[in-house]
Amino acid sequence: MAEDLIKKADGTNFGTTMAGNFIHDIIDEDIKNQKYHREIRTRFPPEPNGYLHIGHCKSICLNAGTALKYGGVFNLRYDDTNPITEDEEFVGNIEKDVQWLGFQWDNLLFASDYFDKMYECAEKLIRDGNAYISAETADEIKAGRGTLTQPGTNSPYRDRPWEESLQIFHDMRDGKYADGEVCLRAKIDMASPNINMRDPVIYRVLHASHHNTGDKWCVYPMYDYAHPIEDAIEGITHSICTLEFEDHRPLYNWVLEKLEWPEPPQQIEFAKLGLTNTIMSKRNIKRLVNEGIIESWDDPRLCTIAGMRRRGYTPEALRAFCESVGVAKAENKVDYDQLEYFVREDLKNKVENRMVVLDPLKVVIDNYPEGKSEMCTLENAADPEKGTREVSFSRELWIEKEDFMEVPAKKYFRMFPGNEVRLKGAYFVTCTDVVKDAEGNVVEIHCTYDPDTKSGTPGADSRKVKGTIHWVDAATCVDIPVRNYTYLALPDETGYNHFDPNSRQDKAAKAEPSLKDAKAGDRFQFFRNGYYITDTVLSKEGEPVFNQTVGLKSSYKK
RNA sequence: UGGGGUAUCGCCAAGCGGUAAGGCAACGGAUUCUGAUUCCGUCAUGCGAAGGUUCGAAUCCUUCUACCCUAGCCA
Repeated sequence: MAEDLIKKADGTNFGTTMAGNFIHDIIDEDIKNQKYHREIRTRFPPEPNGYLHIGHCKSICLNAGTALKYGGVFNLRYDDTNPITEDEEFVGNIEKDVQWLGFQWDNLLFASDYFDKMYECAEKLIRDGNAYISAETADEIKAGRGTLTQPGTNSPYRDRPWEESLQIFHDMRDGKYADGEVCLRAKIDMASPNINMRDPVIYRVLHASHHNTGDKWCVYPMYDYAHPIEDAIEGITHSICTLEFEDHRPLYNWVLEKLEWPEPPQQIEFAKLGLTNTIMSKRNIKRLVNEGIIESWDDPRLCTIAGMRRRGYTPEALRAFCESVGVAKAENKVDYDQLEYFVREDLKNKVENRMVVLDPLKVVIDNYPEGKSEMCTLENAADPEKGTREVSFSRELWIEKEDFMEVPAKKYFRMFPGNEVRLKGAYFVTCTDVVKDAEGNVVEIHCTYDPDTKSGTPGADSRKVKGTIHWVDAATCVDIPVRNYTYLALPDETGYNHFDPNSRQDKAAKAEPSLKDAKAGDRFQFFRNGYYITDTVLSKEGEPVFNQTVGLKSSYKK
């Protein structure tokens, strides 16, 4: 790995120390036994048929982190053996996401660049009597495969002379057959209890143009056959994949054994990441996009890398999260809270604070002179070293609706009639009166302030007050558009997950003037009761829209 | 139903025959110009179940049970 990345790895998370990494135990053992006469090599092999998500992030951390830990090599390889599902659009975005996450590959590769080699290997298999051309239909192959409990039956083409198979294989490549007319099958064992070993199809005829090889090929290798060869060509030592490929491992090994590949790579499986309250599978994300439920793959509610980037999550936070969840073989569903914790943890001292009133309620300070205005000093972040800023204060303000209760609940210590509270960075203020509309809703609050209690002045703390609330000066504040997303995703009647249609609400919030100049990608923490992750300025059309954090909870308990 | 996996606190997850790490969540308490942050503290006589071996078992043996994957010319 690159020198600078190793330096960066010092002190930050790059997947080198994932909890309970049993894979590293295997590698340690292999190194001890000198199993490989080359350095440790891993790869991340996405199929370019969608965007990367947090689950891929775990895999990248694992693979890249492993290479980093052992001073080995990490390849980014597109597993592009199926031209009909893949698209150029995804290729560039995958690279962008991997880099954004902070990883650098040693080699950027395409499985499709190995098509010639794969074809030659198939010829060898045929010549050695380990593969044959079948002219069965897909249905016939399916029928002959047997079931979970019943063995399959041999294909009528199983014992055809290898010369004949080879000739047809060449004719396949030369376009003399239509899709599905013939295929190449590995000759293994139709009675194997492992269905993957019942003469799997390893090459198919497919007249489709490929994003990389164009129209050069009309035969394409199947995953089970192609993948071990891809790994072997690159000298991968440890081919790390997810649990559902466990049953394919015997086939993976069979291919390399029949090809007589020296020091073949080994496949190791781990459990993919499960996360609560979100849609993770490509299939379902695709469905959300196709059905117009969300606008695109970078929708901030999604756990795609692009979506989370837009949401304001940082690479550091995502890496730290992935390290924290560990690597194991048990099915898992990690609490979304755990992800948010690492985001908060990373962001809390990185971003500046701003006062924003999301749900405004007017406050008039009756004993504050009309027309007067003064400046108050506030810190920019939890860390005072980050500097201060000035905000204006005057007779009329906005506060958060939930920071006032006409009839206070037990243990409520924000504003209510007769109660004195601190306005963050400004004065002590006491509610004296409430104005209601015809329906009895509180629409305005009247207060008096104590001129001797201004923050930062002597005596400002002469008496204690239990509540401090945020506010914004009505005279100078700006309206900002806020989009409130929640990550709520519940199973619907059909068994799919979907986003709650009510989960997105736009509102005009009142903010400090400084937020008027916010740009897309800027991150802030909004002063607020309860706790928060952070709030990001989203933008697609150049017009800033503030993202109200999901998972926002009020710590106030009744 | 065959084969392959997995079962340790609400959620992740260490542990690999010597008497249950850690993180998230939760709950106490201290500090606090936001009920956040920070800081202290609590949180499995128990490791899917039942037997057995052993001075000693989450770890070894036996038998169960539950869940996941698997019958694409997808990856």
